[in-house]
Amino acid sequence: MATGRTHRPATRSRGIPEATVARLPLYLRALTALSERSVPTVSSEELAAAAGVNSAKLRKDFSYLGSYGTRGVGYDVEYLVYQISRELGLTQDWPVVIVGIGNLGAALANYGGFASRGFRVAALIDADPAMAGKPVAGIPVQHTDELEKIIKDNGVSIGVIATPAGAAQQVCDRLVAAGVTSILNFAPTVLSVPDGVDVRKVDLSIELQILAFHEQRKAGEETAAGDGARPAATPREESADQGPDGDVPAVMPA
Amino acid sequence: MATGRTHRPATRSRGIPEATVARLPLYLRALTALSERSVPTVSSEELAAAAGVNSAKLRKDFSYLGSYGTRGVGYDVEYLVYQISRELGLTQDWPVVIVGIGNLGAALANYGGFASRGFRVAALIDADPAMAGKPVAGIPVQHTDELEKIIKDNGVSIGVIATPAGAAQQVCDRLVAAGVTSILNFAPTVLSVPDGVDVRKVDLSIELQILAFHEQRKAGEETAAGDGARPAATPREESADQGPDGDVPAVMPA
DNA sequence: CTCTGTGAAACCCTTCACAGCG
DNA sequence: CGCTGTGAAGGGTTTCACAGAG
Repeated sequence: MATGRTHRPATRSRGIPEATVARLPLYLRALTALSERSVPTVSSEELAAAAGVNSAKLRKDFSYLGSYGTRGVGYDVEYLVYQISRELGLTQDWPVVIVGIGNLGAALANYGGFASRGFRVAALIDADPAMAGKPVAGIPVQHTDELEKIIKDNGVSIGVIATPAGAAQQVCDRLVAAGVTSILNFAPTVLSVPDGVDVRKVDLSIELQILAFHEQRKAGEETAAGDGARPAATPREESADQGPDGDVPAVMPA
Repeated sequence: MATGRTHRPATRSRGIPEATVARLPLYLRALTALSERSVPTVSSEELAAAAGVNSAKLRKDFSYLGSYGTRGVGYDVEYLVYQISRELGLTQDWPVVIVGIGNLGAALANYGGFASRGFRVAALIDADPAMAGKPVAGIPVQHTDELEKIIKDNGVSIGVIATPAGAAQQVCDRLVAAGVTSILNFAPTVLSVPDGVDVRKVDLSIELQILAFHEQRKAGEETAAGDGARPAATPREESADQGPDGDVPAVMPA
């Protein structure tokens, strides 16, 4: 499903749009911050600003989850945190393995936001025998030979690939064969996976290239249009809507 | 879109859709691989498969760039590599600074794909005085105090933020004030920036949460529907199209 | 006859604007 | 009266399907 689609009414009656799913983590983060400051309720306007989207979008998104707000008041922070967590499946624990413990893999292993909120690094795996046994972020690295056993013993369904591009597809195949059905790929390659397996990719150089495209445009415009002072004298910034958000889903049905 | 918008016809007459821009780097990577294997031409079908999209989409994307193919034959690999590079602004060199040299920042500094293809790490910046002078990936780390000077001396317009969440907005403000107009944000926060500044974010925990959402669905469906064989009896799934692609742009105009 | 380039249809997502609950 | 929830309108993106260049 990834895409779900109109096939059968998909799971139950709620077909949450992918674009909405991609924003739920953003709302959750903003709500968690409010929760920590003991703020009891928020309006769609305030929460939207904190999450970097506009309020209409936020209300529409929440409408897919149900009617969790109170008209004239706003949303109960704690209640929403719970509802969104549940919707995202974060009320359960997801064991994750990271394959490829180079610079990036190690950084990921050390990343705090990882462990928090539902995810637990079950194992670190690397092909280099010299790495075996060495602890990274307090977890001993295991050799690739153990991959299948680790996946099965820990019931891992989510794998993170941080290997060089050349090894990614092979690692991916082994992960999938061992039972992993969701993969977060940091290697700069297109992975092919069977139906039913979701892949999301994070690609640094692609992001930079997209920025370069826009940067180039700006440079071109300067010459063409105005100029003079700073291009952007503007700062108005309406604040709100912004954010990098943008990502539309990407999980593909494979 | 993000940028541009209908304001003025935007730059020139070609308004390349954001979704297309986001895929150009993918095509470029696939083409580069073909180029290295000295493949002279490719059909839309082959190239699409290599990039993980479907051929109709690829042809439509290329149609925004112009008519670079030959009917009955396909596309000339070298020529396309050049055209896409130019369109993305990769024929020029983009100096980039990375701020926050922790685990992640160091991993980014060491990332090869970074240096290649148009980007050059002009400086590494960190707030920790103890880091100053220490070389990371062969580049000595400089203290945050130097930030403005570094940006100006090197003509940097693209900045990468890899600091803890708490420091990100402040670093962002300084980068922007110093002249940076494109930011790639790895810190888990929503940044606010003035008009004219593009921000893209890469957020690990968000990606994982999206995967968890789908993972949860799969688990639920198993119980509910069919079972037996493969859960997905469904999908039309035509194979091809795949890939993580998905990303819709995200650069917002601030 | 093959494979590109592209109108047109179909979809999905966002934005608008307001009915109506509290 | 404020703020949510939501039909309806408006864009943008993807897919279809085919005209037509080579």
